[in-house]
Amino acid sequence: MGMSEATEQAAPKTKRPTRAHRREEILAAATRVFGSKGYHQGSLVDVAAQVGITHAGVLHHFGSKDKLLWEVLEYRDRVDVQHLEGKHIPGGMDLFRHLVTTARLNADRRGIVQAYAVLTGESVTDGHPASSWVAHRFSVLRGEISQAVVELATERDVRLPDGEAERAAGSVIALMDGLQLQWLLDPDAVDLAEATRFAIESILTATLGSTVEITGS
Amino acid sequence: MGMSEATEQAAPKTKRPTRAHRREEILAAATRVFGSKGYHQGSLVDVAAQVGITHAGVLHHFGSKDKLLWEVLEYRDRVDVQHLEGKHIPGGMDLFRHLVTTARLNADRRGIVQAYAVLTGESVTDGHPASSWVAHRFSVLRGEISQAVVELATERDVRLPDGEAERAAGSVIALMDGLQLQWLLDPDAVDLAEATRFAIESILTATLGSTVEITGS
DNA sequence: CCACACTTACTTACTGGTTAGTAAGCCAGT
DNA sequence: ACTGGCTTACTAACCAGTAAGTAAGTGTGG
Repeated sequence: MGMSEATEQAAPKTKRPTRAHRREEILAAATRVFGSKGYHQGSLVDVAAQVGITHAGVLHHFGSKDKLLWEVLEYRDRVDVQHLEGKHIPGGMDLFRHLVTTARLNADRRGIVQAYAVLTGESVTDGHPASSWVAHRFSVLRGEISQAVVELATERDVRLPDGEAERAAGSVIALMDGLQLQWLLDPDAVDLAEATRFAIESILTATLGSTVEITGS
Repeated sequence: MGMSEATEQAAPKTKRPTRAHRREEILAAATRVFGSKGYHQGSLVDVAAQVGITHAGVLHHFGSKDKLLWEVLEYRDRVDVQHLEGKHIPGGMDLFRHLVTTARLNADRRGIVQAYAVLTGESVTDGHPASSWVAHRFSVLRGEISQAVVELATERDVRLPDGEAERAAGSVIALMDGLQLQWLLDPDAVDLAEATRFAIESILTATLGSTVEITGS
């Protein structure tokens, strides 16, 4: 086996970072900045300083602050599912296991949770550039989760009242977002993973009419 | 709201609005502005314009933008409980009835819900002036709600596992906050009152081990 | 193997805008 | 006459975005 496992351009000392690499650096920095200061309050100068360039350099790569935000949001999505081997969001009980696992991982990724919470909160302001992204994201998640609920109900021969799966899905999402908020403000008061597991189990148990347990993944 | 220049509380001789009245006007305006634009993005000029004065006039009354925010938060608390005759937060099942009632009322008070959501989200940014207020608020709410859970459990002779009441309380709060967010971004996708009732019932049912129904108030 | 053309990744400098906060003065009402 | 409520005028800071220039690469033809 060779000792060079790097897939990058090999031997020559890269004086200049590649475009792709630099963009990733900036995205990571922007995630930190928007997470810790918010979108409006976090400036391009802040972002640029973190990668050692000027704010005009950031604009060279991303065109505008709005576009940078968009890419940050997509970047978060990529990071969010990168621990899944299958790269595919699972269904049925596996989906809920995945949600709890994500919560457990998130407890060690404060920055990204904070960015998500801040941007989601900010997005309900008038004309915010992230609002449609967040709304769309909620909509997709509600669809996926409610389908998983239907799957579980079918498995257990439970007939759900009309709209019950959607209500449960919305509740699960709300739960996770709300718990993250409380955890961010007081990490000692809330055990993110445990609280998430408890709450999702509660929703599922009440919805399906029989005890549901989410076993460790 | 719209009590205009007819401000005679006892003495009808005042043409100029009283200090207290003017401050209330500004607080209401600030709630709207911070709600629709956020704290950082919402400016004193915006607030001042809504009451027909300049931003320096606002500073005359409140000293600084931070102090204005603090008073806005307290103002919200006052509005929030003003529909309670007893002015006292109830316990046991009445507490949960109150929460659902509040959700139903909130569906017609978008502005105040938005202000709360925006400020709560913003508050997790570093050094935000509202963060301690929000953290304290969460802490108080968790205490009140978990006590109500304990009361219900005692009523029904249910022995709760350690920390279960607190977990349930945190879940209920998370639920309400998260649902508000989804509702703000897409009011048609979520029925705020109905979803809140459903979700709280689910948590209580799962926690107490027997069906819980929250009847109309 | 090198020279020239071109591209990339920035920087510096600036524009036009917005911000919170301050200071001083005007004026109505008591 | 004096106080409280406000305005006008200003400051100093900060912002996103643009323009133009520069240095360091890359590709290509000879």
